[in-house]
Amino acid sequence: MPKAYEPAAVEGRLYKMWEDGGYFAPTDGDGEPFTIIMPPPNLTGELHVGHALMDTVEDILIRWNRMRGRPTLWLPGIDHAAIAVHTLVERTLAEEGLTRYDIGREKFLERVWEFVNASRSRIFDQHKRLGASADWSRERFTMDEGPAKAVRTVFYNLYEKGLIYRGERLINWCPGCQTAISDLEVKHRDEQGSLWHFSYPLADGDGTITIATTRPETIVADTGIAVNPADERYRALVGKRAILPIIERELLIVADDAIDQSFGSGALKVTPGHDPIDFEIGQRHKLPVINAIEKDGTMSEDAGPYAGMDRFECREAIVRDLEERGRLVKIEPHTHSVGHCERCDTIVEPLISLQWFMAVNKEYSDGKSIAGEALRVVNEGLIQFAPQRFTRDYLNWMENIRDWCISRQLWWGHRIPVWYCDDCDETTAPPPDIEEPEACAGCGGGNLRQEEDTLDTWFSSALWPCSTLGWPDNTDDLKRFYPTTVMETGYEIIFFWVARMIMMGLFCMEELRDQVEDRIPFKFVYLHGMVRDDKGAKMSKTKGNVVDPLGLIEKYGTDALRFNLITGGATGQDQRLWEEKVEAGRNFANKLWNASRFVIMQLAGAGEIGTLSVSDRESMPAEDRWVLSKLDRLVGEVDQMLNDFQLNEAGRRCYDFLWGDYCDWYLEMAKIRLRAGDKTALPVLAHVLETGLRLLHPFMPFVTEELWQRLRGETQEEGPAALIVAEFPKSDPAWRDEAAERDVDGMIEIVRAIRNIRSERKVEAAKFIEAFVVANDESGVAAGAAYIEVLARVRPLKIVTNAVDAPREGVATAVLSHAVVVVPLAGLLDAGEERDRLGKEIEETEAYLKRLDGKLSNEQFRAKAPADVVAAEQGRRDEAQSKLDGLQRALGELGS
RNA sequence: GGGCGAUUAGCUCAGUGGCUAGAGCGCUUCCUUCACACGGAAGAGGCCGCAGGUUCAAGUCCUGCAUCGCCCA
Repeated sequence: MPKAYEPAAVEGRLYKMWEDGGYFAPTDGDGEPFTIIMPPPNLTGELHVGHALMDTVEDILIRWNRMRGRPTLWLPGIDHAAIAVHTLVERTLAEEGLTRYDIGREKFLERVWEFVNASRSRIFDQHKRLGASADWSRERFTMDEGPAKAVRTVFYNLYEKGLIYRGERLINWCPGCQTAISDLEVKHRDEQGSLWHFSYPLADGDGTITIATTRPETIVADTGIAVNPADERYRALVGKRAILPIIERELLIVADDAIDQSFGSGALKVTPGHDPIDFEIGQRHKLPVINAIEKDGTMSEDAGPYAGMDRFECREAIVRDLEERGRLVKIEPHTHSVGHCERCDTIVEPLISLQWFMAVNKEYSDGKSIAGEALRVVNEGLIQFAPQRFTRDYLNWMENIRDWCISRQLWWGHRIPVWYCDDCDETTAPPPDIEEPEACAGCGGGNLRQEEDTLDTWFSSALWPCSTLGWPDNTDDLKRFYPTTVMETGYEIIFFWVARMIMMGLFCMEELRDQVEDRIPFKFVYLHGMVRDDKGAKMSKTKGNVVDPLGLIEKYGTDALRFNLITGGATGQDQRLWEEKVEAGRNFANKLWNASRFVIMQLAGAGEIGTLSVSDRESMPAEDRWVLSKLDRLVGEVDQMLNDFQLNEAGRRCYDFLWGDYCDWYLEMAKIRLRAGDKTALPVLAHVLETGLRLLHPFMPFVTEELWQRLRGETQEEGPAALIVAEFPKSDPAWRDEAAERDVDGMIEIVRAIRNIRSERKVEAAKFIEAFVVANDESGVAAGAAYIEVLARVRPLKIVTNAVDAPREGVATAVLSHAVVVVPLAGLLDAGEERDRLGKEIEETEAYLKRLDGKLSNEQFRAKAPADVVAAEQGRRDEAQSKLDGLQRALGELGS
C-alpha cells in the first residue's frame, strides 16, 4: 500500500466498478423510495463549483439512503436552455455573415442539434468525476420526445381550462435577445440618471403643468398626466387637458392614489405603452395606449419626428427640442432602478405585445387556482424547505405572483402547439397526441400555420419531476417515484424553478392522483448557497475568477473537494472557496488512508479475527468500550443530522471522531497492546474503522470504498461486494458505556497534563520521567497506567491515593477534577513561575466556581431547570471545588 | 420602499436555549518515533457588531441600531 493516498489511481477504477455493478439504479425492494430529480445542468455550461456542490449534496443524500436500503433513484437530465443556445448559434451564424432568417427555421434547428449532440455527452462525464451515483440509464433531455409530449399535454390541458391565453399586454422586451422575457428574467440595477422636469401648456391656455421623468424618450407615447387626488397644487387641474409639446397631443389630467406627491413635481406623465405602473394607471382611467418604441429599440412611426431614431438618441433629441422650446424647467441628478436582461444585460423595454400567458390566479374549478394550490401545499406543510426561512420567500412571491408570459420569440425550444387559420379567426390547439392538426377547428379548412414562438424554457423545466418519470403516461416509474423526496437546488432559482415545479406538478397530477399530498412534486426542498471566490465575489467567466472543480479534483482528489464543499459552510449559506482550503480535505483523506494502512498491515497474517458483538463487551478493556461507545454516539448523531439536512455538521462529527478519537487516541493505545503481542485490539480496530468508513462513505465515496475493499480483503467477512451498497451504520445504545468513557477520558486528561508539563518545562521529548498521580479512584487510573507511561513517556508512574505520598519539593503540579498529577522536576523548576501558574489557575477556577455557585444557589434555577441540568451543574461544581482544593494544596506545599 | 442573510480567534467558517464558545488555515515551541511531515505533541490567540428585553439560563429567542451582502418592487 502506498504511503500516501493517490486519488487519481483509484477514482476512475472505482467509478467504473460502481457503474458496471449496476449500483446506481434503484433496487426492486418494496421499501419507501428515496428520489431526487437532478436539476438539469444547461447544455452550454462547463462543470462549475456550483454543480460540484449540488452533486455533492445530492450524492450524499442518495448514497446515505441507498445504504439504508431504500430503493433509491437519482435521475439526471439536461436542460435545453433556449435563450442561451439560441443566441450561441446565432452568434456562430453571424460570424458567417448570416442571420437565422437567411437560413430558415429548419436549417437553423439543424445547426442547433449539431451543437446539442456535441455537448450533451460531455457534461455528464464531468459530473461523473465528482462521484455522482446517478442512474444514467434514465437520463432525460427537455427536448426528448417524452418531455416534449409532456409539454404539449400540459399546454393543452391548461388551454382547455382557459388557463393559457394569448393577449396584448405590456411585457418585458429584450431588444438584445429579441424576445419577450418574464418578470423574473429582468434584473434591476440602480443607475445614475437624471430627472428632467418639463412644463406643458394647458389646453385652455390658462397656465402650465410641470411633469418630471427619467425617460424623456417615452414622452412621445404619453397619453395622460396623473396627480394625487389629495394634492392641493393640482386639484383644480384634474379633468383639464394639457398639450404635449412637439406632438401636440392632448393629455387628460387624472387623479390617482398611486401618485407620490413628493416625487419630482408630483405630476406623473402617463405612458401606458412603456411602463407597467403607467399601464395600470392608464387602464383605470381608460387612457389610450401608444407604442412608440419598436422591438429593435428604435422609435416607431408614432414617435413622429423621432421615428427611426434609437431610443437613447431620441432621449437626447427630445430634451434638446423641449429645451429649445423653453419647456425644460430643470434637470436633477437621480438614481433610479433600471431593468436589464438577465442574459444579455441589455436595458429591457416594457412594451405592448401580443404574447401567450399563463393565468396563475384564475379559478378553474371549485376554488382552485394554479397559485392557490401551490400556496396551499406549502402552508399545509406538505412541502418543507430547508433552511426553513425560504418558506416565507416562497409564500411571499406566490401571493404576489402575476400572469406568466410564456412565449418567447426564439426558434430553439418547444414550439407553442397552436395553429392559426388563414381562412378564419379560429385558433386550433390540438390534443397532445396530434402533433400536427390537419383541419381548422373552426372552419375545417386546411390553411393552418403553427405559432412561430416557442415556450419559456422554465415552462418545460417546471414539468421536470413528472415528465422525467414518464408523465403524461401513468408509467411504473411515475407510480413508484412520484412524489419525489427531495428537490435540491440553489436558492437563487427558488422562484424560477421550485415555485413553478410546484404549480405545474400539482396541476399535471390532478387527473392521476386523488389526494393533494400525492400530487406534490417533492416533499422537501433543500437549498444550497452560492460558492464564491476568496474575496466573496460571485464567480463569473467574464470576471475570470472561477475556480475550476476539475482542476481541484486533479490536484487534491474528488473526496477532498466534496468534503470541503460540505463542511465549508452551513446549509443555504454562501461560502468562499479557494485552492488551499481543499488541502484540509486531502489531508483528511490521507489520514484515513494511513490509519487504514496501519490496521491492514496489522491484520495481515493475523488470521481470522471474527466479528464483534455486544456480548463480547464484558471482556473488553476500557479503551475498547470507550471507542465503541463513542462510535455509537457518533452513529446516532450522524443519522439524526442527516435526517435534519445538517450535512455539514454530520461531516464534521465524522472528522472529529475519526481523526481525534480514533487516530489520535485509540490507535495509539492499540499500538501499545499490539507491540506487547496482545492481538485483542484487532477486531475493535477493524470494526471501528469499517463502521467509520461506512459512515463517511456518502461524503467521501472514493477513499472510503477503496479502503473498505482493502480492509475486507484482510478481514474476509461475508457481506456486500462494495461499500456503496453496504448497510449504513445503525446506532445500538447497548454499546454505550459511560463508565468507560469517563475512565478513558480521565486517562487522556492525565496524559495531556503530563505532556503539558513536559513541554512547558522543556523536558527532552524522548526522555522518560517519573510522575505521580494522586487519585481517589486508584483502580480507574491504574487500568490506564500502561498508556500513561508510553503516551506521556513516564517511567516510573506511581499511583497513590493520598497526597502525602507524593513528593512536594521541586514538583510541577497539574490539578484535574479527578486527579492530581505531580511531576518531580528538580532543577528544571522555577518555584516562582510555578507559583504564578498555580495562582492564575486558582483565580480562574474560583471565578468558575463562583459562577456555578451563583447558579446553584438560585432557587429559580433549581425549581425551573430540568433535573438533569441541575445535576450536571452540581457535578461540575463538585469537580471545580475539588480542583480548587488541589490547587490550593499544591500552592501551599510549594511554600512561600 | 419591503424582505432575508451575515457580523464569533489574524483569515475562512461551525455552533438546532444548558459543558469554562469550537474547527481548518495561519502563528509560537518542540519532534524525522515503527500508519501518516498531506504527520505528531504542547501552546498563544475571543466585549460572540452595539444597546435594550424575554428566560432559572442567551453566541443562540425578541426589539432597536450600525455595517456589509442578497432578493423583491
